[in-house]
Amino acid sequence: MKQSSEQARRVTLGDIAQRLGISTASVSMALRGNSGVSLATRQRVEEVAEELGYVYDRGAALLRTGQSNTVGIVVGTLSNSFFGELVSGVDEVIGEARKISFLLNTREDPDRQRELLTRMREQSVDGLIVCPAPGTSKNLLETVRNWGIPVIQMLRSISDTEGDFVSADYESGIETLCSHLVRLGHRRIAFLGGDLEHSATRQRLKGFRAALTRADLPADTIIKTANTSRGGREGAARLLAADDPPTAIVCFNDRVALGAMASIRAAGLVPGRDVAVTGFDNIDASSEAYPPLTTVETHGHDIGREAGNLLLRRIANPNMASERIIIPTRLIIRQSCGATLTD
Amino acid sequence: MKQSSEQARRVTLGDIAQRLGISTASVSMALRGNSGVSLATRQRVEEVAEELGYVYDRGAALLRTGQSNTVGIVVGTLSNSFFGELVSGVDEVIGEARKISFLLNTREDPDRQRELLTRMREQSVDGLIVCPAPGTSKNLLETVRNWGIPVIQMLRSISDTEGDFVSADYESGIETLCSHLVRLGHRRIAFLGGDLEHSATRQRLKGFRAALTRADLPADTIIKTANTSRGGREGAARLLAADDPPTAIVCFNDRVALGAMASIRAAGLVPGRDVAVTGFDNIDASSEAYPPLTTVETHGHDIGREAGNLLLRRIANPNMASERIIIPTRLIIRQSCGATLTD
DNA sequence: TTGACAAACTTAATCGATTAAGTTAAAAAT
DNA sequence: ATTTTTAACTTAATCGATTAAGTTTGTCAA
Repeated sequence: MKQSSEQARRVTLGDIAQRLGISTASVSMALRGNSGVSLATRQRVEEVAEELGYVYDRGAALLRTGQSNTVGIVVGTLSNSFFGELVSGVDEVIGEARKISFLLNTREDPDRQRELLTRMREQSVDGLIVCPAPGTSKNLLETVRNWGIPVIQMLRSISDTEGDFVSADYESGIETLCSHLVRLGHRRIAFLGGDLEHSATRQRLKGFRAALTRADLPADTIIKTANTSRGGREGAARLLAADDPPTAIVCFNDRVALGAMASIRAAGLVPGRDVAVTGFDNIDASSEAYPPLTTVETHGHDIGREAGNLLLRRIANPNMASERIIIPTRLIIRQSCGATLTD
Repeated sequence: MKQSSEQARRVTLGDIAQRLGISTASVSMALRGNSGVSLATRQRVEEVAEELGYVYDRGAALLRTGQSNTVGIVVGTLSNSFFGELVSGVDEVIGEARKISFLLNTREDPDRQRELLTRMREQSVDGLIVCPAPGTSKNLLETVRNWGIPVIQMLRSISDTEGDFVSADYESGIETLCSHLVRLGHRRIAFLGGDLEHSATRQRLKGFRAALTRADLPADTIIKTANTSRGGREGAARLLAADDPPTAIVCFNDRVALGAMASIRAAGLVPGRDVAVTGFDNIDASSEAYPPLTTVETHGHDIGREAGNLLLRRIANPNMASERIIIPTRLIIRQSCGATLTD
């Protein structure tokens, strides 16, 4: 483990081979644990490797084998803590497979996304997990697959039927949530957030409309704002200023909902008592909010793990049929949607 | 841009050269924009490259040049949204320099961290940004530097004096915050969180003690819990159960503070009125909390950018003197620390 | 008209690990 | 005693881009 401080040339398989008077082929096989070398030789190789401070050169191995043992994770936002959950889930299973991850931030820009995917191709990643930016062209993922790179879509899907896909069940999650609001007696229910046009938005709106239509309620109060707390704040203000404001606001996600609650308070009303608010994702902050936020749990960590596992399967077997894994959600009823509040 | 669907051999510089009847050297120079090729040749090379669907092979280039154009970002948690801020800041400047990032999660485990750093060495990254796990041995970063890999420490620092380092000014941030609490009349002030032993914890405790000592107050009520909302909840419960509970709780970060507020409410008290609570970092959720959380803004995105820029400078000039960049913080006074609350 | 010089190329070595296709020697089978 | 088989190696080609060190051609100055 001694580090020579000289800026010496890198130690290679050849150096070990020379020292032991054997061929580089034997050294390579020994270090990789391949059969074809005696135990004695293997041990001597390992000793000398340690002694000389040998470092495996993955660049060289990549050139020869074409296997980089890296994957790319392509997302649109990093600052939402939900993405942290996803990425840490992916990283867990990918790490167990001795691969490491590039993390790429599209900032929801399809042009940037295209550049980044090209870059991933140049890097010869073994596979990609992509949360496609809105406006991603229909055939982009097909193109990437033609490059020979397996792709898993996460959370958002370009086509409703094709390609590997892992997501939460947004549609039924929202539907269950809205039905709950209807049961509580709400008749004017608005949807807030979802300015980005992608499948995860469409799914939620579909669930929203389904539940309200079934209850013979109008499902046309939809305010499209950014999926941020600021978006929630501004959108809620607009809703409250209407002639006939809604009694319940279904928000795109928890961030939006927290913003909406702040806005309701600023208007002198009490969220949960005067206006019901719901979120989506169940990020940490939602249980700590006051009132605690009714929301739908989506298990970001599990989604990440599933996506990682699916990618590993797809890499191992490029020809298997495509899988679409929809992870069930769970309604979490807290006080932001109508429990009586004491203060 | 047509993709041939055959699983054809990869297109190389040699293919372009052959097609044009020139050498691979010329093609390489042409594509890299080097001098030594005529404009006419360059254009023809670009056309043919496009036509054949040439893809730059970074693995091959890496083997030859030793330049991978990648960096590693090593952190201990991904789920805290503050890390998302940091990473997105780093990614911005690293991306501008046409490099991409590996994201590595130590899970605060020094053994895992060592493995990951070895892996980074095998990948020949151009540099590393590390938020060292607690228990990182004194000489680990020195070892990495001996490998010839530039390292920037972010948020936490192994040595108080050596090595490149970018962080927020935790010490003075907490000190200013505590002085504010003293000015509001608080006399029993507790510290909550900070179970991990690293410099960012020490800095905060130092600021805490300095402010309280200056005011002739005891600075010995320190509850070490995990830096999570759960840690905050449990720690606050213990504090409130004491004979002589504190009137103000200074929390390690916003997550802890949000948990503490939930706990205070569960005890039938009102945070901000009955017990003051403060956070640190100013994550989104803290302004939306109720009552909004008094905290210290640490500009995670800027810290990330500074760290990225410092790394780029260090890579460009390995021998420059080490820099320690401490980014000022800003006290943000909201209602969780004693403004009168109406409900 | 000659030589100097630059521009536009080419040749060939190189980076370090992997692996298909041999080779050798010893053990096992007949 | 001869053949077959196996284990333990070695040889040498290969992956694809880069670049130092030439070579050729053409331009310009003296």
